[in-house]
Amino acid sequence: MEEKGISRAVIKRLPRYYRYLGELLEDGVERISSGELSERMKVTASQIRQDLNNFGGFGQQGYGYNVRYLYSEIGKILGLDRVHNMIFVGAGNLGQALANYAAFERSGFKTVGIFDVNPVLKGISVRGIEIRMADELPEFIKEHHVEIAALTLPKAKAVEMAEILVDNGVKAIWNFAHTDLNLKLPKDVIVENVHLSESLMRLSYNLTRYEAEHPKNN
Amino acid sequence: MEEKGISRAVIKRLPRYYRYLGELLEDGVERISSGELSERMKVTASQIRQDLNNFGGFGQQGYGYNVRYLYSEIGKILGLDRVHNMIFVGAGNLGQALANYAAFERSGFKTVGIFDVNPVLKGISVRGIEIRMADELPEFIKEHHVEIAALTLPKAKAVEMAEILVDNGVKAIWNFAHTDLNLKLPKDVIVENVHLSESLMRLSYNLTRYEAEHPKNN
DNA sequence: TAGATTGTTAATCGATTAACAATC
DNA sequence: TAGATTGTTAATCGATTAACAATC
Repeated sequence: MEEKGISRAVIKRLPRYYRYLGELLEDGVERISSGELSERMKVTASQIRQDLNNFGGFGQQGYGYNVRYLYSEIGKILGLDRVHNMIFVGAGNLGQALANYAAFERSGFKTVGIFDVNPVLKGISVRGIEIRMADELPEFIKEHHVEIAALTLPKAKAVEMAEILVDNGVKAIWNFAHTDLNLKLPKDVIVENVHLSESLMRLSYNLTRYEAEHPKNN
Repeated sequence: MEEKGISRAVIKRLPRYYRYLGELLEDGVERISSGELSERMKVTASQIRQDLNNFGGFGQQGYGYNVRYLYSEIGKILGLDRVHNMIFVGAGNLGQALANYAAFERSGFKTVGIFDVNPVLKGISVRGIEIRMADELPEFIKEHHVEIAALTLPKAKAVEMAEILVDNGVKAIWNFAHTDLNLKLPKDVIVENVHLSESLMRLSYNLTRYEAEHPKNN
């Protein structure tokens, strides 16, 4: 288990490396040094080398990093080299919008189902996938080997739903509800919280500071 | 300028304090000590006291913190004590979904307009706000004192649009496009990146590590 | 007053950056 | 080989935690 105890800070940066490497690949760039990459990404070259060396030596002295190889290796580390079956639980605006967003599919996150409790939504088709009722979840999860559930529903229902999902075999929850699900589920359930409203509040904080420092005349 | 140089780590935690205090308020809790709050939030009491003291002494020795007062003070720090006019640029699935999501409104983020470049969408109404064409942006921003623009469009158009927005007076961008807008705009433009696909990749990383450590027989 | 709990200083821990020997 | 750039160790910086005097 070489990849043991990688710090959260490093993991948070990995997808960003992956994105930049993907763009370089598209641009036909074959190799890149930590120095060049550091300039593009506005991080230190030292940090890039430290981060990558948590997972092994992907570079070559005097040469740098092969873009295609590094991209592929980081993809493997992130688990993007295989397909993950995903469902959306909560087919309101956000759930439908995300289910409609085909780009996740390209990274291997395959939407196999969409669920809600509201009978009005039953049968409505989102990107060819019809909305099912929540009582079908237990059977569906097992049958379709669902690993990931995106929770796009109000917080009042979130914990209850999450427990059903986990009990039936879902391993990871992508949580959009305004609650810290990780504190309310068994520790071995993987929870990634999104919390859009908190993101908007941080923006608001910075905006408020900025306006305090740059007072307007009108 | 007492609130100078607060660390990013502290600012990131503020909205979470705000959320927990809001829940306590709903539950009718009048006062809370850093110790009790630390237990609920699973952070150290020391961190709570350190964080809050960046902004001033909100507590009282021997008593703790008054929930209503602290909630209100953190709200002010986050700039939630006034209304921010916001527009959505990009009226695809995500843009429409977020514009439809009324909860931001309650925190003072008022959606005053929705824009797109696709004429097919023109005039479609989202929560009573009709979608306008992007060429109306300059006039609209000035007329409606738009402070915040949510960018919910493909990255190919993001920088170009962002520049138009900023040139016409938008102060902050809530960026959902897969690009680091902060690196491509003047430094004084406030950019909050969301990057949902990176969030999903972090989930995938943790899922992959978990499965490597818990091999299945089937 | 005595007990509780803050505000704040000091100690520890972890993450970032710098430096450089190893090596392609 | 000489030059370039990594991998990695050591130094620095910042953030978190512990401790406790101040005070309600």
